[in-house]
Amino acid sequence: MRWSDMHSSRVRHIQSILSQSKAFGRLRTELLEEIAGVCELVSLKKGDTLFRQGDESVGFYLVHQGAIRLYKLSSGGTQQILKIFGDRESFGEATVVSMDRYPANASAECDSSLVRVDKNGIQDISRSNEAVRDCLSHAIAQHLKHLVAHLEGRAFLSPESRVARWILGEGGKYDLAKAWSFEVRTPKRSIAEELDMASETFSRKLKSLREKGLIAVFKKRIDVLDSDGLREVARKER
Amino acid sequence: MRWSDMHSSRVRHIQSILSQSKAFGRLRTELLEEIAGVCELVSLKKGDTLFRQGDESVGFYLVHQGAIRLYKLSSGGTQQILKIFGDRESFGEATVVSMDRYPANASAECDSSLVRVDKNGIQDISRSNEAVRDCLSHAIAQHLKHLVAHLEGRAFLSPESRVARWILGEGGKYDLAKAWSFEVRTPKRSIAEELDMASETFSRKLKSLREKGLIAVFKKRIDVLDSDGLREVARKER
DNA sequence: GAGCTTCCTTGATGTGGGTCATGCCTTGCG
DNA sequence: CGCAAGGCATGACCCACATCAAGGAAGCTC
Repeated sequence: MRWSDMHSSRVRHIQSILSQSKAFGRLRTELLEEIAGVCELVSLKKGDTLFRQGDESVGFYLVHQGAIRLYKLSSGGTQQILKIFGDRESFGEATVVSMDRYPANASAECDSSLVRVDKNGIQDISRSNEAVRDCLSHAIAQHLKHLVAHLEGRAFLSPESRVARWILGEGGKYDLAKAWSFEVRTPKRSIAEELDMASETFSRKLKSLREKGLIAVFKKRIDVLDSDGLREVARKER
Repeated sequence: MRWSDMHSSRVRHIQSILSQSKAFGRLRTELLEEIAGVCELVSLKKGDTLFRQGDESVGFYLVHQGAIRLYKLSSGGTQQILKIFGDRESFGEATVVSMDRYPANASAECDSSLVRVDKNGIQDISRSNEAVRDCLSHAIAQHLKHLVAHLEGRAFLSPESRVARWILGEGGKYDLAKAWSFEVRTPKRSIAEELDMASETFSRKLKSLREKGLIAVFKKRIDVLDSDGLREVARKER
């Protein structure tokens, strides 16, 4: 296989990933191809660090498959999760548009494959192309909105509501049904972390939901018995 | 006085306000004049609402004099302050660049005068001018950073550290000196809210800093006596 | 200047959830 | 099979902060 073939197949592959992206999927094919030209594929093993807060930006990232945890670390070592990005989501756009350093840490929750969009490359493209700029701006605005919502959740909702919300979100796909069940794949302690409470508290809140007859828990399986009641709890403020 | 005179004096006035802005002050004079052409002056009495979450965006705002509270309201009525913007700061840029609705409420902490930069007007200007776009992007990125820092502060720092940080930030301009003083213009209760604690707690933390000899408080004036000691406290985690 | 209102401070009290400690159950390994 | 290690649940405790309540200082109006 000649180099140009390899090259073009690589570009085509990246282009197809880009085309599925939530933020950039709607761009014209030629544009996607142009962007694909300034991209690289990145593979991470579970636990690998993609970048650290303070690192100089080399571009932004698009999750192809996997999950990336974006989080801040205090000097004492405690971490605060900003968001876990899943398939087709992108992050770090703000660093190509105005910051020069990543403001948080990013690491892989599980084996993941990403596309890195080169900072200088995308800057050049966006300079001359309004549609690309709009996509970047829109993505950044989404991140702003998410952060506000995150803050809101912490401020307004009790731990129990947050747990209820998490359960509802976890089965969002089946939300037609009044009852369903699912299994958690990660250690419960990391779910607790994500919900910003001690793992003991998470345990106790599950218990209290159990005692209210809203859910049943058996090991890693959670059965939702009364999704309406759960929604009720999820609404409750602090 | 002819209309054109009035007009040009108004534009000159707005232009001079723009030129003092943190985000846009560095733009070339001709650009500022062009932007001033799509601006309006807005005066608010203390407590007046500028916009509500969900309102359609008519542009972004620059604080000339005063203070504007940006906050979310829960269905139960409790509010979560995102930030209080003071002189020379601007907010709402994201709504001209990508959102169409304001994501939060804004109201005046005290009598305030603002400049409204018209949404369509600035969009037209920014489309053809990269420097303006850069300013907008930079401003939005600043807001992102602020939100992350806000979240971080809540997660990592004790109330006392947050107060110490606030004091240090409030006098950031004089940070060469070991000691300085400043006056708070807004009610202390709203500062407490911004720092995400009850106003009583804010009082008590000021007291404890006073008792440590780090600051002195007289009415609305706060004297910083030992900025290094204050920095020490600001570092302390939960 | 009397009488409001608003803001701040300080004290008293209560409680949610963090922390520590224990023990069970599972899993893995020799 | 037995032992060690880790994840999870539950109990006991405690403390920082919110909440409630009261008083004082300053500013406003009439």
